Amino acid sequence: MTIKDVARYCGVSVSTVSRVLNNHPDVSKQVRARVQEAIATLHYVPNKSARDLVAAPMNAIGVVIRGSGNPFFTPIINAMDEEADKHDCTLISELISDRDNEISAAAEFVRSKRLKGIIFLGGRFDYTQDEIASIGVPFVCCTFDNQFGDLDESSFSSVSIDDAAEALKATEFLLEHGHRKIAILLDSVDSNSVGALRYSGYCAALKDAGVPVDCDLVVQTGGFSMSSAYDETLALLGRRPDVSAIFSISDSMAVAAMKAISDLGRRVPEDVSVIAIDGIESSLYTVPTLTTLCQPQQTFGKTAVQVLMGVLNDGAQNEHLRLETTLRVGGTVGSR
Amino acid sequence: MTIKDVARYCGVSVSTVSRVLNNHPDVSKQVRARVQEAIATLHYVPNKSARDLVAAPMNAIGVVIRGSGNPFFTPIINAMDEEADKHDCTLISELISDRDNEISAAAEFVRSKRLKGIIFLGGRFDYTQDEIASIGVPFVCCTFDNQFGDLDESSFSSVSIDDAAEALKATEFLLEHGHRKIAILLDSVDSNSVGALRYSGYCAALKDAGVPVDCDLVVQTGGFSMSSAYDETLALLGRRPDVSAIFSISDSMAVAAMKAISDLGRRVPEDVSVIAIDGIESSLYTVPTLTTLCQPQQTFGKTAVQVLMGVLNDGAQNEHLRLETTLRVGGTVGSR
DNA sequence: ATGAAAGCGCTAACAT
DNA sequence: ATGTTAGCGCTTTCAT
Repeated sequence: MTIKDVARYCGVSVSTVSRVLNNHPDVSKQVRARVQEAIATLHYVPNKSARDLVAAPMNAIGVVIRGSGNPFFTPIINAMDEEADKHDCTLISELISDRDNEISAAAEFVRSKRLKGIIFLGGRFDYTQDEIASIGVPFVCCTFDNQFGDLDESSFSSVSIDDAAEALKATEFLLEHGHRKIAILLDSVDSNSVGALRYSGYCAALKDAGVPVDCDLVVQTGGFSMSSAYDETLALLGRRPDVSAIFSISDSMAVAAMKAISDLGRRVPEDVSVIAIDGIESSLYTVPTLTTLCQPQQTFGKTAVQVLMGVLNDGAQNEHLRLETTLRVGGTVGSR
Repeated sequence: MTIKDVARYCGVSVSTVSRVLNNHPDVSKQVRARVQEAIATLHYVPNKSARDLVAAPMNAIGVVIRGSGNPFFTPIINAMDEEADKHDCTLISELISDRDNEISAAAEFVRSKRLKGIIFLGGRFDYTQDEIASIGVPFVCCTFDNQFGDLDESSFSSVSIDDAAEALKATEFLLEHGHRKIAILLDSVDSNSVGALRYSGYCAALKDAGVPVDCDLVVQTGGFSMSSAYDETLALLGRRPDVSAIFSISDSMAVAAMKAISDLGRRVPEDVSVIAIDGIESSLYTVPTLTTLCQPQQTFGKTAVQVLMGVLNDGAQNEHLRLETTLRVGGTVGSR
């Protein structure tokens, strides 16, 4: 069932069918009606790939998302959608799995949809100048930057927080509340990723306070799953009952940690305090409410699009924006 | 930058380039190397739309997902991926937004990717025979069925739970624990959707127990958001302090309800009991653990693919499978 | 207002 | 082993 079949069916040319398909004006009322009826009865649906190939050079940008289920991304994506609309621009999203390479995914995406630009949501921090060359359009890293790669600053944009500085803030908050035995819950200290950055902030805060880093309190879960965060917190509290506070690099891991603390018969924050970074929706509903440094999720989405549109339409330079978090004081940090 | 450019660049024909692109054997070592080098230096990336158009008639099925951020879907999608692999079949996923029509999205999707079949994850319960005609390939509704539409049973498959029966079970569980003032937290009673189905099970259970349905205890939030569930629970407990238990039609709404209960200075389960249906990961980490009827998420994904493959490859009939939930006894239901 | 024809980028016969 | 050619389904000049 192609456009040809429809054309043949009602005895017109394919161009006529194409015209009614695309709402072009110069088609007689009768013919238009006839074609539309044919389309309906034949259940004809145009082939998007064929359309994309010919490509009305639309105004479209894409977002490549790694980790569909990540609740942290949801508000960001919504904000992107909204902002793209304001710029009369279509935002097309492409989901990739953990094993996919976001660079090649983006390159393919750009070609097949003729995208003007790309936003990455959840990507590596260590791209090389060589590998990004395949992308071919301006791009912006959203919620991360290229701290471990060799990318030229002027060759791309980013919108993110200063992970080390924010982790330092979080740790300082605990220190200010009198905590000294502060554990950190993270994926890995040498992941070339957010874990490493936030770990450095944690270390810096301790150092500033004259507290030595205790390896035993550095809990590496090997990922961001709640189950491993739970297990590792259980283990931590087992071997080190003296821990008085935990800094988790993500909200969801903090939620799992809180459960582990509770399951051991300890209380948050009376026995163990918890602080994190993220500000995902569900961390509002823990009891007590999670104290966390909220990342500006909507602003991330909005700004990422704005920066991209600036480069695309106004010939602006690439830029690297660092947004700040907002401390949300919940009830998970107590004083010592 | 197209395949032609690459061909011209290294003085070969496009077919030769195409051959190395697709790893065809009959290309000399030297030429292959030369082409690969050209591809690398030119940063050439094939156009997926063009490829899809010519279509190696691959073995691919698609899943149309409404609600990217839905944590309930994550394990289901992973299971689908795995199962598709086992059948030497590629699963391609397509995200759609709330305002999109999943039927037309699927129809387009099928055409452009030449899909053999489709799975719907999160769709309407009231399709008409006419509108599904455009899909053109076998499809299966995953986690829902067509209870409010007029679809012929033999024209599609479904894998779901019996929503009314499960809601009845949940409500009965509360009744068995001595509760009589049982509120229900749902999106809407007449949504032509899961809310309506589970509401009917709730009513049936009350009726069986001789407990009249109290309209005041039917809390309609107009959606599935945590924030409205929180607000409405606050309102409920304000106007009806005698409520002793809440049946929430989803885990995430239950989590929000628990927070509302706690914020009012009441305790779960001593003052108010909570039960739900879903079994999402995060409901394992509430304190106390949410008591809920866990839907068989992995089995949903796996079975949906199996059913589709059966229809596709083995000429099996369409079927409508009803899976059962598993009661997970957490700590949110107490006795009266 | 309508049709004919070229071509988007690619793959796959079919030559050679 | 490599090149030539005919489409895939569609949009879009350019005629008429």
